[in-house]
Amino acid sequence: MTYDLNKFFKAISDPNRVKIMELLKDKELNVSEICQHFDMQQPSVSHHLSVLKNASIVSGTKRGKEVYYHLDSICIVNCCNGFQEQFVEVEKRK
Amino acid sequence: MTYDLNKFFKAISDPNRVKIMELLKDKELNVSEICQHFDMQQPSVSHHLSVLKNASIVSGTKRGKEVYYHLDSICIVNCCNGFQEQFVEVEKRK
DNA sequence: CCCACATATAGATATATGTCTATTTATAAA
DNA sequence: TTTATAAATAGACATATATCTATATGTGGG
Repeated sequence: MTYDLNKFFKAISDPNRVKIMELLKDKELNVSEICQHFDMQQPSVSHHLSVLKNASIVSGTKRGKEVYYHLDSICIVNCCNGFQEQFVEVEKRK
Repeated sequence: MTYDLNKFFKAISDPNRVKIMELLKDKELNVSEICQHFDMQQPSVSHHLSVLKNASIVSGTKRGKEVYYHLDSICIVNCCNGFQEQFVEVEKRK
């Protein structure tokens, strides 16, 4: 799999999206559960989820009426490391 | 030093700014030299430089009439690693 | 089937961002 | 000290993005 770094960084440039990522850190959550942690309306949360999904940062699985989202940590690691490597030799990355 | 991750990611979310970073990878360049690699006008380049500078990604040194910019690779490493660490245990980061 | 609920989509609107031109500021050279 | 050059700043404008409300779509239970 190859990632679009620009999409990735645009996606994580929004604090609300980073907060969603934090919520999904160790557990799957459905949209309603995510909504409970925000003041935004549900469509706004869905919008952010679609941006994250489009950047391959999360993926959603439908189970019954709910869609459960989970974090793709491989994507995070690959994008962050891949970006660094463009600029910094591996030595310096400790 | 502590970095503002949101500022950092907003800064690197623009392809022109990433291109500036690539240009500065192994050498300092002044604003005019950077401009030569773009179709943008000089004030636009200055704007991007100020965004990068504000995120601590580059810094500028005035020498005579010119301002030479260079890349701060420590910032890049710290921000990329710091972000990952919020979501992924070090093990998985290989 | 119909209803209620979960989520996504559409469209409107405000704010943020990137680019431009014009101008200012700083410095070196004549 | 005037002039030319480098870079930054100001302000205008177009595009992108985040949010909202309203509505559509999908799914399970009566």
